[in-house]
Parts: sequence; structure tokens; C-alpha cells
Amino acid sequence: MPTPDRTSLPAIVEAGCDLLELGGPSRVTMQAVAERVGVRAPSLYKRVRDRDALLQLVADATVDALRARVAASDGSLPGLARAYRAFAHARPEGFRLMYAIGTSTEALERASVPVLRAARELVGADRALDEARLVTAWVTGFVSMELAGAFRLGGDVDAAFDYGLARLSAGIAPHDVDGQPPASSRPGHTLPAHGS
Amino acid sequence: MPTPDRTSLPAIVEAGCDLLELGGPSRVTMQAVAERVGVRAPSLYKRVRDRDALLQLVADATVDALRARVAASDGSLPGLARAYRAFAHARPEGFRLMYAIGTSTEALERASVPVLRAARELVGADRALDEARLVTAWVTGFVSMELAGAFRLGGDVDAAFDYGLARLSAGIAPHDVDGQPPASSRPGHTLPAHGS
DNA sequence: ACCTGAACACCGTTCAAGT
DNA sequence: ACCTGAACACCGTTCAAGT
Repeated sequence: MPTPDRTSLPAIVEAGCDLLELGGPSRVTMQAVAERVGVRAPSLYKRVRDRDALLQLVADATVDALRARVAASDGSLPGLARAYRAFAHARPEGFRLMYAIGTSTEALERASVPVLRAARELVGADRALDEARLVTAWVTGFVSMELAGAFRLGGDVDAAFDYGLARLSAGIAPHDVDGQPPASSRPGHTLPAHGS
Repeated sequence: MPTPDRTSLPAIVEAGCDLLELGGPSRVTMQAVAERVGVRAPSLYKRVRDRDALLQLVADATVDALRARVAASDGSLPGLARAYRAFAHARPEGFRLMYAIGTSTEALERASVPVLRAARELVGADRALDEARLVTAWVTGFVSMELAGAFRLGGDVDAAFDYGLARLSAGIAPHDVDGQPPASSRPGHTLPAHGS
């Protein structure tokens, strides 16, 4: 005889996200998550394979929240980059987790669409993928280092961010980079409809 | 009556590094480390406060190994960046750990000296710090994304790396970036002898 | 002074028994 | 069908007792 469910997968993932920001990965224990959703630890295994799978779901949910935040920006390169950085500041543990364990392909694809569009605007379709990777790599590294405390001594970190943004926002026409054609315009290469 | 030591702190840290690369942080347990250096787990607490402190030492040792590898490059910006990336490929778990838990200030300072020098060469002393941060952020983010599997679909990742390198190697003269003076040349700011 | 076995608390996970 | 207490294996950490 079925009894009404006392919890749900979304509730479990949300509890995982909350605990993660509260005290890092070590705080998201099966027991703590279970208590937060009003159930005992063994019950979680009805909805989630194990703790690693739960962390994976938390990482995927974080990527999707990042996608939503970035998509809500004005779509310009500085707007995208600032939204990305603001998200990382708001949810540092989630951000770290994304790159600590990776995320699903689909989530990443969707998240990088706006960056690809901005990159195409800036340098053209041929170089859009390479350019998108340049920009996302820079923002990712910048906030990773920020969060890790790698910008500890001196200098104005916000100003350093603006500097990088200005450097990368300066678009380039073909063969401004060097004597060779850009990677993405090599024979046989077309821009796939996917992520950075 | 003192008895000869059966292990040492360096041996413990090395065992931690080895186990880390072998199976990620979850594999560096006190028991596994102890077994590797030939003692029982409780003995480790004579040299290390707890497991977190051990992981911190492993992270610091990794930064120093990175510093040595980068310092052995030709000192050019592409040479530095390629050495950095090669290190991350060789010791992915150690690289991840560096940014997962941060590292000591001194280790970071020493590691970033060559990058600062190359940056000064490229854009001048005023902008050296900002430029060094731009470059290190980019490489860091690039390999982080690589290791996290964020470059999953299509495109040539090596070519994307060369593209970013070419973009960033193109130095800029003053006021090429935008209408404002660079962040590092604002009043009261001088280039500190420290890290990126 | 360093090392160890024994012990304790805590966590992930399984499973038979409940409803 | 979902939930639970009990149980097991494993890990971090402490400590009294050895040498």
C-alpha cells in the first residue's frame, strides 16, 4: 500500500546546495541532507545512488543556476563576465565544486550559448569558439584564483578584472593575431552548436 | 630513551602527493599514508596536526613543484604558459587541490616571479601586475576547464590554447586598452615584489 | 621521544522488517 | 512503494602503555 512521499529529488538537491555553501563539501553528509529534508539517511538511497551521485547533481544544478544568471545579463562581453563573477562570489562553494568534479555535457552546452554569441559578435563566426574559450577560461581562472586567495598581496583586484576585460574586449580582425589562420577556420572545421 | 625515527615529514608529504595522483583526495587517508611510510596511522600525528594540515602541505609542495617547472622554461610567455599547462597535465590532482584549498602566500609569491618578469617585458612595469594576472588567470582557467572536461565537444583544444596564447602575447602600448590609465598606474600604486 | 593497539565518534551503505 | 532501526565497514583522532 503506497504511502505519500515524504521528500523529493529536487528537495534533496536543494538541501545539498544549501549545506555546500554553509560549510563546503565535508558538510554535505547523507545524514545532514536527510535531516534537512525530514527523513532518515537510508531513505535518500531511494532517489540517489550514493553520495558522489548527489554531489554530481548539486554540481549540475549549480551550472544551471549559473546559466540562468548569465543569460539574464545584457549579453555584452563585460556584462557576461561580471554576471559570471558575481555568481561565483555569491556561491563560491558551488562554483568550486563545478570545476572540482566536472558537470554534465548538456548543462555546459546550454550555459555557454550566450558567450558564444558575444564572441561571434566580437571576432566573427570563424573564431567564435576559440574566442569564447579564451574569455571563459580567463573569467574562470580569475575567480578561481580570487576564491583560492591567490590575489593576496597588493594591487586592486577589481581593477585587474577590468583590465583583463578591456584587453579581451578589444576585438581583432582576421590575421591580427599572428600570421596563421585561426584554429577554427582550418579545413574541415565548422562551428559546432555547443559549448565553450 | 630516544629511538631512531622511522619516518619524516617530507616522506609523509611525498606519500600524500603520490596517493593524491593515484586516486584523488579521497585516497589520501591517514591509514594509506601511514602504510606507505611504514608506520601506523596514529604516529602521523607526531608530525602533522590533522588530515587537513597534511592536505595543505601537499598543496604547498605542489605549488613549489609547479614553480620549479615554470622556472625551468625559457621565460617567454608562451614558454611559461606551456610549462604551466604541462605540469597540470602531469599532476592533475595536485593542480586541482591547489585551487580547491588555496596555498601559502610565500609559495605563491615565488611561483609568480617569472610571470611578472615576462609581463613587464611585454607591457611595461606599470601594467605588469595586471597583465600577469590576466595571463595566469587565463592559463589557470584553461587547464581547469580542460581537467573538468568542459571542452568536451568539437574544436581542437590545443589550437584553442595557441589561439589564446597568440591573443595574449600581442602586447599593447599605453592607451591601447581603453581611454583610462591602467589600474596599476593609478596614484599610490607601485608594483609590489610579489605574486600574481 | 617516538611508536603502537585499543577505543570512540562519525559517516556511507545495506538490508530485513515495518507501514 | 517508501520508510526505518540495526548493523557493518571504514576513517579520523585520542590516549595510555610500551620501547
